[in-house]
Amino acid sequence: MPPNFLAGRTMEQEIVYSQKQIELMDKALELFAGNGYDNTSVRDIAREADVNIAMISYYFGSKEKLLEAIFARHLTHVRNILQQIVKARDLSPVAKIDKIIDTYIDAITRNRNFHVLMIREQVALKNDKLYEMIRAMKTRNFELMQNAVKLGEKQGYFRKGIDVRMLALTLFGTVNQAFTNKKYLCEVYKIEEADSAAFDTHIITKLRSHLKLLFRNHLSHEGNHK
Amino acid sequence: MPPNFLAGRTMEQEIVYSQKQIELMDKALELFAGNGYDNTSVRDIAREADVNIAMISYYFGSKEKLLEAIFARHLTHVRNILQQIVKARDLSPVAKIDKIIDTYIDAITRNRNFHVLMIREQVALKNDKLYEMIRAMKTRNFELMQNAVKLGEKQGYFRKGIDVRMLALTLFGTVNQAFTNKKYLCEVYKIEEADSAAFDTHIITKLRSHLKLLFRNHLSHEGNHK
DNA sequence: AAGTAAATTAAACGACCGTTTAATTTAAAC
DNA sequence: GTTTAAATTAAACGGTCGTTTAATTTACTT
Repeated sequence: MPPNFLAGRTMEQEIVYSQKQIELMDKALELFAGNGYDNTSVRDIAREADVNIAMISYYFGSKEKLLEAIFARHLTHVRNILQQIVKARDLSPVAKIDKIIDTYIDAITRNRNFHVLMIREQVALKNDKLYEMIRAMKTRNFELMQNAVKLGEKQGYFRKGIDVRMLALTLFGTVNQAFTNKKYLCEVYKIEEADSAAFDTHIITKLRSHLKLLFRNHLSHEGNHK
Repeated sequence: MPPNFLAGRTMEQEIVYSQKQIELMDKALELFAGNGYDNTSVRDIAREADVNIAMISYYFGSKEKLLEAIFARHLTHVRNILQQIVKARDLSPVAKIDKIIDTYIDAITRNRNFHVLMIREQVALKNDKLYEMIRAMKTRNFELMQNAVKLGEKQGYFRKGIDVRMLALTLFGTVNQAFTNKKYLCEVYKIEEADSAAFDTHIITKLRSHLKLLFRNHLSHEGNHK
């Protein structure tokens, strides 16, 4: 008989997982991110996490619900990280934009596997529950950026008429592109692909300053010619 | 016995496909783009293209080689489209950047399915042949942009010290993000997702002008403060 | 019209998939 | 120490996968 907490639960409830379950989720995430959800079998996961195949259904109900559990778990983390930005009320608009850029990159860097999985699976998404989770996160991300830009406009730091929606597309698109093209970028910059620390210090550092300068130029008055 | 042209061939040779084969590739591409490569079975393809399952192996050797054939076919198209940029020698650096942006967006718009497939599968890529094809394309794309930027720098239109590698990441990342988030964007802009024409006129038009302004601000002298 | 190679078919192949079963072991409560 | 529920297991389930076979039809050459 399965453990009781899997029976019926609402969205809001935080689920407490056992050590074994967390280990299972972590191994599964690693495999999902590396090989894709479809290309990872429950047998792969079970082998890697050193549990019986049946435990996946026993713990999570199904392979798909395991994926949902992983998403719910990590999106909670992401939400917590984003709170940093909301708290930073006393920053100037320019500094706030910088912080948004840094925070987003930090969130991915800290949890690379999950973000790679999310970027990869969001294209293929048939699962309504996952789509809803990602949609909520995108909306929150956009609103954070919009608040910062609108404030900057009102206070006269930024020019008027900025298309925040498109600007958000640029931020998330550029960062995602960097992480999904890791292999290619490592080749170009002559970095060992497995060396994530080198990737972060050499390439992601470039990415940070590029985005900050790009946004500053675009948002500032001087940048607004024509 | 299979048709002779599948026996042994070099990279360079252009392959001539029969009408039936092209139809098969087109239907397969449609399904791959819609549901992902792994989620599309050869039975799905055969049913949609109205051929026997065995014809896929008979024509292309395997499902994977069918994917390779689709990539080779469409990447040839992309290469031809990019030639437009090389030919446009008499344009000013600013106009040339605009043309690169437009051409890249045109290439995707004209062949949406293939690009969605490519963006989706490049994350998961195990296949060396496909990776090589995509790598070559990325390098060509980068070089086009680098040539335009370097010329603009030399002629004094652009500021010095522009990180072209990161700028390319921004262009391709932003555009890819727009196309992979079509569903979400259509919700936000209240457009029917199936209405691709509306997506192009309302959202992609915004994307074009956003990117052009963004790049202009970033590349120009005035934009270079700090 | 006969001969021949290409095209097409239905059926079967073995492999792997996610899930479930039923039996057994483990652990905690009394 | 017995009872009881949770945890774990090996095995089997039905289904789908990509590919191959062997037989048949089609189309073209002589």
